[in-house]
Amino acid sequence: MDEMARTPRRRLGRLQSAGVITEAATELFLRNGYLGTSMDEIAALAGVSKQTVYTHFADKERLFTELVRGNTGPADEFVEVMTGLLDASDDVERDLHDLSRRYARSVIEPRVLQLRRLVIGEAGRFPELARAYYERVPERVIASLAGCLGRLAERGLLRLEDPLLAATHLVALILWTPLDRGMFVADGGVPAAAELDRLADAGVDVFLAAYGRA
Amino acid sequence: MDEMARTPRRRLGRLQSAGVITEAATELFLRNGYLGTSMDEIAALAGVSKQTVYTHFADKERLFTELVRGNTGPADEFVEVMTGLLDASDDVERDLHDLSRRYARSVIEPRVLQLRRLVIGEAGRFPELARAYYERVPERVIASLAGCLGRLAERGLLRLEDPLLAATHLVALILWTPLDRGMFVADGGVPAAAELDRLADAGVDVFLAAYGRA
Amino acid sequence: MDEMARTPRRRLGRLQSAGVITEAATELFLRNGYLGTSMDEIAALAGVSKQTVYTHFADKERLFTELVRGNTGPADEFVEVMTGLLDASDDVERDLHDLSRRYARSVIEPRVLQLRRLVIGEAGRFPELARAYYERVPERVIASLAGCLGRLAERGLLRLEDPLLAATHLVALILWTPLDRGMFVADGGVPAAAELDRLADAGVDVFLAAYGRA
Amino acid sequence: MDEMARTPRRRLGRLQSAGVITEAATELFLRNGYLGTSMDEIAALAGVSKQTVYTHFADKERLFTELVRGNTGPADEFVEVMTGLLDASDDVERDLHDLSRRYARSVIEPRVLQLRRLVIGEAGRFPELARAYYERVPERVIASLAGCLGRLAERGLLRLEDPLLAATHLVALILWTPLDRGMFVADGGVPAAAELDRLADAGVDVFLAAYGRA
DNA sequence: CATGAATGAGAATTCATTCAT
DNA sequence: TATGAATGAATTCTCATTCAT
Repeated sequence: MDEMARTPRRRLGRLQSAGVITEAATELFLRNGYLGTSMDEIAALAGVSKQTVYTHFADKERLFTELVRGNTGPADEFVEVMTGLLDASDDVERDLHDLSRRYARSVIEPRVLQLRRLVIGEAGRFPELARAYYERVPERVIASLAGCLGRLAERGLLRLEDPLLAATHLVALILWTPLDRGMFVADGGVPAAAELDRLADAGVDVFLAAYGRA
Repeated sequence: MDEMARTPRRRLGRLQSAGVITEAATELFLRNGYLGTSMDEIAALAGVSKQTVYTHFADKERLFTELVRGNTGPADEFVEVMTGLLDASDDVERDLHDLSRRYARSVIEPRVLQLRRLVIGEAGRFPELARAYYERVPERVIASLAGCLGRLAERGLLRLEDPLLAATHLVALILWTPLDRGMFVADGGVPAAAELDRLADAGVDVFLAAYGRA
Repeated sequence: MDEMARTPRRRLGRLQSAGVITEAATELFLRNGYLGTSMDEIAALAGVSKQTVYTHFADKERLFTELVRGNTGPADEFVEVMTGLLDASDDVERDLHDLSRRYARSVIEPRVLQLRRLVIGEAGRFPELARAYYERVPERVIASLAGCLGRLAERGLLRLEDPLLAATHLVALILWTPLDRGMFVADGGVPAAAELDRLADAGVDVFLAAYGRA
Repeated sequence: MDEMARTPRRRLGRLQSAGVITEAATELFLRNGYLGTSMDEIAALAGVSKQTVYTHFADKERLFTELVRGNTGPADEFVEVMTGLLDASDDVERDLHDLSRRYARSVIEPRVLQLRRLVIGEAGRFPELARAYYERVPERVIASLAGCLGRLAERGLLRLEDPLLAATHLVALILWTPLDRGMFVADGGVPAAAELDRLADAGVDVFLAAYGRA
């Protein structure tokens, strides 16, 4: 970081600035929040002048919201993985365990947790942004999962009436502990992978007890 | 007009000032966050001079942390209610449903959600405070619930090996939906009581499917 | 939309740019003053890049002064009209009334008033420009008028010793009210033509009472 | 000015700050205009911190308008002098000459001219302020003068039908030259007193030729 | 000639905090 | 204890101008 800030402010290729600024701003917003981050700091970390920041982003709000909106990629990826895995499944128990472990791991990524904390913390200041994030990330994953579960039920591999409710339950059972800790214990470091797996497995077991074929 | 504005709250008793300041600061911090709230605003809303605020609270950080730490009351109350109810229970199914509905309601209280958002949002700036809140509120409720569930299991009313895990699952199943929405959709208004009950009931049903006696 | 916005004025001939910029700058300077107008705004309103503005005008000061100096045309025109009318006059009373009405009308033109306000307001920052404007517009009109009045006196149609003083008096009597209002009441709209005529006539009457032949 | 600025920033008596700030702001606004004056400069010249300026004046606009509105004193004084002189007059010619000379002198005061230039220059940005100034200063003097002239006419000492028009004519005849020059030639220095008297006298002569008893 | 991206200095305003009464 | 006035540092954002293409 110091290195970047120290980079002598020489002209970058014209289109590179936007990328550098985005990176710097993302890092700082995630670490210090919206109000805790100044445009000066962003410019300094990006190694550009303040005005260059304003050339690319009309104002701080715009920079912030564009940034948050541009960071929902991981959810998209996970939805694809999930759909591919479950829709082709012929061993639900095995694949739900597999998926759950992956899901837990992807959600406790520091960046993901930081972003979640950031959006929640700024929900009062940016209500629409928070709502958009909610719809585009957690709600969307659950909706997709509900689709998968519904199709599994149609194939007789699960027993459930309300797929959305079932999906919510599965997510809740898997994520509650690491996510709740991740929200409050910022510097907690990543929980051990083994512990994470154990929690995911236990969650899936409960889910199957309620929704499994048997 | 100036006179009128000055009339109320002129020279409060020494101890009353603290209360007025606390109220004002709580409201503003909950609404606008730590950095989004200025000592000027707090003093103005409290109707005292800025220096009076500093007389009672050494600085802004201290004011903030004292305030957050002093707002964990509802959790204490709920723990008592829960223990009273479950430890004396002879109809686990009925009482878990009852308790769950109450729990869901108590957690979606606007003030509780705002405080949670606030602490999460400031977890980077006040890591110890966030950890303290986490331990004193959600973790503590789950620990107490685990105790209750363990005792019920000893009485043969539930079937479980890891009470803490079971307690976590119950809480997750009950709260996930309203809490997640409550974090992101700040101005969403309170969900309908009926919907909340339905979700709590469904959660308990899943819990019982996994941990119930039968 | 972007395309459409870009379509017009793409690559103007070299000489056309200068005109577009001049128009834009004039409008903005007149409306918002020297410091209140930014080179960005000028470029934007002209539909050219900022650098193109700098290609045509070395800097903001130069642009401003060239612009003001280029806007003294109406005075030139009026001097011609005046000379033509008075030097050929054989009915001084009639022609002075006629001339005065025209003069009043030409001076209360919004653009003329705006320019006058602009130059006066920037007289501190651009003293030479203000002095040049003064000499080239009001002083010059009065000097020309003095010449006309002097020739009328030589022909025995007026009675006066100091033509410059007399010219000043005539102008003062005609213009004082609309010009003073015009300076301060920027958005006052144009006064009714009838009222303007009445004032001009009254001024000429006083002038003739003092300087008329009889 | 340098001396003032250099004064070590030590606490002044509490109520003195406002005065110092007002003085500094007046000087700078008069010299450099509204946009040409920064709050930093004002604070520096006043020898106080920038925030102290904001403690006394909510923002730059407020500071500016309060200042302009508080500078109409000279007009008030002159109205009194005028009324006292003319209402008690039994030698109109003598007293009008006397008054006119005084009037011309009071208006060509550098501060008065600077303020007039300032208000005119900012009429676009502060239309209400300019209108207020116009009504409170030039319009008011003319209205008062009209009253005086009307009373003189009632006493048979003048011959006029429209006192407001006559007052306007008198003012125009007296002030036109010095005021017009004063508007454009900022650094022109004060015209010689003798020249000023000559102009005032000549103006009164024309006025009397039109409105005198004879 | 015209452009888009970049710059450094400086604008108004607000902040947490302290001092004298 | 409570106050009003004061502070210095920091905030977001804008300006006139220049450089590389």
